[in-house]
Amino acid sequence: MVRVRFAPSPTGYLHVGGLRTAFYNWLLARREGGTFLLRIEDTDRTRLVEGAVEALLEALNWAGVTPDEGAMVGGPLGPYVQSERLEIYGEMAARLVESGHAYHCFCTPERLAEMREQQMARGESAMYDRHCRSLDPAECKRRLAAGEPHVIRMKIPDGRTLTVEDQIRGPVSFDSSLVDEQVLMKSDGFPTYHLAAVVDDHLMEITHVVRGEEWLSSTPKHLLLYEYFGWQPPVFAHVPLILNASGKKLSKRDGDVSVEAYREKGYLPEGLLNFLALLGWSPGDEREFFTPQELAGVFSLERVRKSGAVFDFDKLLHINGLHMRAQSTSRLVDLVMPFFDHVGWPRPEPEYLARVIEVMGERANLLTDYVEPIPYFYADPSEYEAATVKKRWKAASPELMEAWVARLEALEEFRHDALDEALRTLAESRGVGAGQLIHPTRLALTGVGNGPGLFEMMEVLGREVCLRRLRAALERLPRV
RNA sequence: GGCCCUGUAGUCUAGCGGUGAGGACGUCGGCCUUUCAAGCCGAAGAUCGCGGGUUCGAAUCCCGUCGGGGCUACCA
Repeated sequence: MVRVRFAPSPTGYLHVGGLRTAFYNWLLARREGGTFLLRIEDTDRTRLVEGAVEALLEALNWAGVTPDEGAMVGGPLGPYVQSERLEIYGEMAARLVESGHAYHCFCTPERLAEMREQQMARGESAMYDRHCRSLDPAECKRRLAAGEPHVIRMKIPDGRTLTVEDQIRGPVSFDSSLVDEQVLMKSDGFPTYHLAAVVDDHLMEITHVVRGEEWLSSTPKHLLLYEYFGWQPPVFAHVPLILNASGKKLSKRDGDVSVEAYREKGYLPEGLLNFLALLGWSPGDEREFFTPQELAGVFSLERVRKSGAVFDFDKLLHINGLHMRAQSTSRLVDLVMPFFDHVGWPRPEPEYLARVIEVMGERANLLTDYVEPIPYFYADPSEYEAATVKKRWKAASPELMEAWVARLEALEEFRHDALDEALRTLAESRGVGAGQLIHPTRLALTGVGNGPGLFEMMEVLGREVCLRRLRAALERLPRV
């Protein structure tokens, strides 16, 4: 039984890299019929952000990467929020002290800082000097009883080689004498990541730990902790980092990194997920379009790459467009509707929006492409693009448009095929190309020079709107 | 600095001793069309980081070297 987890710290939003990690875990659970669990790692109370857990879950739900068990959804091995598990960590830490694998440390931050400074000055790497490791037990007891601030540190044996059997990278070895004697319990009674994650992964019966590469170097500590507790460690897999354009770990400063930002820009969850999955993983053949369900069938850790991948916004947009074109009109209507609220435009009737979406055809890569870029479907144009006026509104245009208006008034059926025929007939009778009518009409109706097929668009707008806009343009556009 | 990971076109990648180094995004042409997209066709773009070796033959194996990244907290 596969049990995997996503264990973010609630810093306020879900990072796209976090979503990819969560997704890889989710895919593994789906593929194996296992369980995907969400655990909140909020052991740093200096970084608490109000509402962060809700935002995290909201983003996960939007993406469809929903936990089967965990924070907010519950389950048999909770609580799943670390700040609610303090007693457990306290007991576990005490256990390690008792068994001689950890010790109390009373060193002050000042002493630690000074020690580090000296080590650096000597060109050594900064590591705890084990000062309190050999403290007299009686003295330790006395200082504890006196309520002196302290932490609990783990002991690291000398001269051992600790090897992580990473599913993606193969065996990775570390020399134990280079591993620092990490703090396990902070002086405020909260555990550090290392203790909490190991304890929880064991207690929550996690079988595979799939996390970002930034954790690879602390894995030897985790391995040691499993050993001290006498527990079986899970399988580890460290996925490569997502990089910015300059090759560094993608962060806030590089633009949009929150899942919420992509949602607001009009990306589809399956588009984002498809793109993210391909960032570091490939199926081995040349397919690139996948729904989340399809990915669950083919994803494997063995095919995850080892090196970091640069986040390519252009490719994300392209893949999202692929998914846009795979959606039904009715689903698009539901998904697009909220975006009218975002820009403060009144919502159109669902039937009308459906027709707009159909007329737009393959022209949208984002949900928002059905809103902001095509205001003319929802309101008369307030101005006319200067370059297009210059290019398409010729000296003969007003007179041609007047004839066209007259023809439209008389047209029995305001349908695209009839409109098409009427326009071409008129053009022919005037001895001009159809473009002489088409382009000025588009300009008059939309204020811009491009867009969906003119006749289909006119049918959607309807006779009344078309005539009104044509007449307005005749008044507002130049007559030479 | 130390430890660890990593290195195929601008970007994402396939490759796993014998290929014209394949695909995708982007770029540039063409077709289609009333425009813009989409689609289709085509082009440019990679001394497979570099240097040695092993081999009849190396992107693929070995050694070295350089570059990039991560970690190095009472943060995760």
